[in-house]
Amino acid sequence: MNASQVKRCSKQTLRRLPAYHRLLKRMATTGRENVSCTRIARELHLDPTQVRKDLAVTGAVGRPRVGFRVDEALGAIEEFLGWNNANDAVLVGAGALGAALIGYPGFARHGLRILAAFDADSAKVGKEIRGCPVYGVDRLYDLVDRLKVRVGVLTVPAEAAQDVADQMILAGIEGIWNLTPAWLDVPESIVVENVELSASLAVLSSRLAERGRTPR
Amino acid sequence: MNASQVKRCSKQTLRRLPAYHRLLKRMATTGRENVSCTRIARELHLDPTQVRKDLAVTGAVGRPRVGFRVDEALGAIEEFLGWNNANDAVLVGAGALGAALIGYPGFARHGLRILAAFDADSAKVGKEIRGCPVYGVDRLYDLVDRLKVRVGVLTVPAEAAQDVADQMILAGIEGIWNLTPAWLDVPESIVVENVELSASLAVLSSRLAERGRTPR
DNA sequence: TAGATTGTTAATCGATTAACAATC
DNA sequence: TAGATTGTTAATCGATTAACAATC
Repeated sequence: MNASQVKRCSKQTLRRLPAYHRLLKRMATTGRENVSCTRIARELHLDPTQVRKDLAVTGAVGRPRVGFRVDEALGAIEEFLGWNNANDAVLVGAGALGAALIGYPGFARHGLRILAAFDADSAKVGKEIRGCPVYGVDRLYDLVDRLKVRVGVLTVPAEAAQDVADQMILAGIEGIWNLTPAWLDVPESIVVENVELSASLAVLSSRLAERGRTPR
Repeated sequence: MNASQVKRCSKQTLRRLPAYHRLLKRMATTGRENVSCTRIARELHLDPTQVRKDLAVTGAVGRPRVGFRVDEALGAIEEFLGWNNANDAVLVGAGALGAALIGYPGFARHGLRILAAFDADSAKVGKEIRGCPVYGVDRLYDLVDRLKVRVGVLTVPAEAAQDVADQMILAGIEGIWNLTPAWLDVPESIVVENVELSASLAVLSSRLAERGRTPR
């Protein structure tokens, strides 16, 4: 299975794969060589058939009675998720959230290499955030175009989100990881993935309210 | 409609409601008084019937031919999402991501008031992050119990996540907003909402790979 | 009035779960 | 061998979308 044979798979499957990877990684460190879907499902409170189908999309194959080789499954997931050949990215909005993302080493291992940051605040321009240079937003087009960057991380204030997204697209960005609460209007060819922290928070609040005020 | 009459509704609906709110808020500032689901759907690229059903769960009622009153719909969404009576919360893990969340004023308006932060790093303890005091993790039980805090925000390194979650639950936390990549093992009565940044990133990478390397 | 829009019931679609033969 | 597990096909479930009568 190589990167050009990417199968269409559901967003839900895509969301579970990193969890399998994390679990398998932990199992690998304990020296475990094989693992069944039954076992993975039990650990993560999922349905075994679902795990089996999810792993199937990555191209991993298991053996009856034995299960999957842990290292093979890990490799298949990494390959499928593109963790072996990271996308170069730029980040616009070097505020607190942007800085936190720049500093997170996990992304480099998970398919995202942030080459440069951009900010409208001239006080930040010219500085570095953990080794990552900060440029003025006016340099965005030039750098994205020159470095052939495909991914843009959007961590600006919500009001500026659409405008910056437009500039990213103009410069040649093909995928936007949108961490602002704004819903972006983009051409169909552009891939947008919204993180929506406030939506996630809404789910938590509602589930808590539903649960009610139980005695403690 | 009051907070005790919380209808069961799908996670997907819950995730769309903040987007409606944001759009309606923008419309309200332009002086618009009424809006149809058709219009909302067009703006957000959704199905009109879906918007209608989503709004229905909040208790908002519209009028044929006219649509919904913008202010009424806004109020209904806020009430339904519990944005009018914020949950008190504590945050554990005052690193870069934790600090970014503490500093984000939007959460206070969206049902989450972070009262205190906790960190294992003694260099941070005793300081303040944008007006929010940082305590040692050993003070967690005491403060959560005394202040009757229901929500815990988890922004510690993945390795510490399960341990800190256990401590939160012991102290009386009922809902955990988990921003670590770890999957938490918690009693059934505890509500966990996972943000899963790396899963979101996986979706973006995969969609890009699928899309292929198109000429630019 | 005519027609846009609501609220609701029915049809479709896709994801999850169950069932089961093949296999090591 | 016996039986746990795979891979796959069928059934179920829930969410989305379509259809349509009611209404202002």
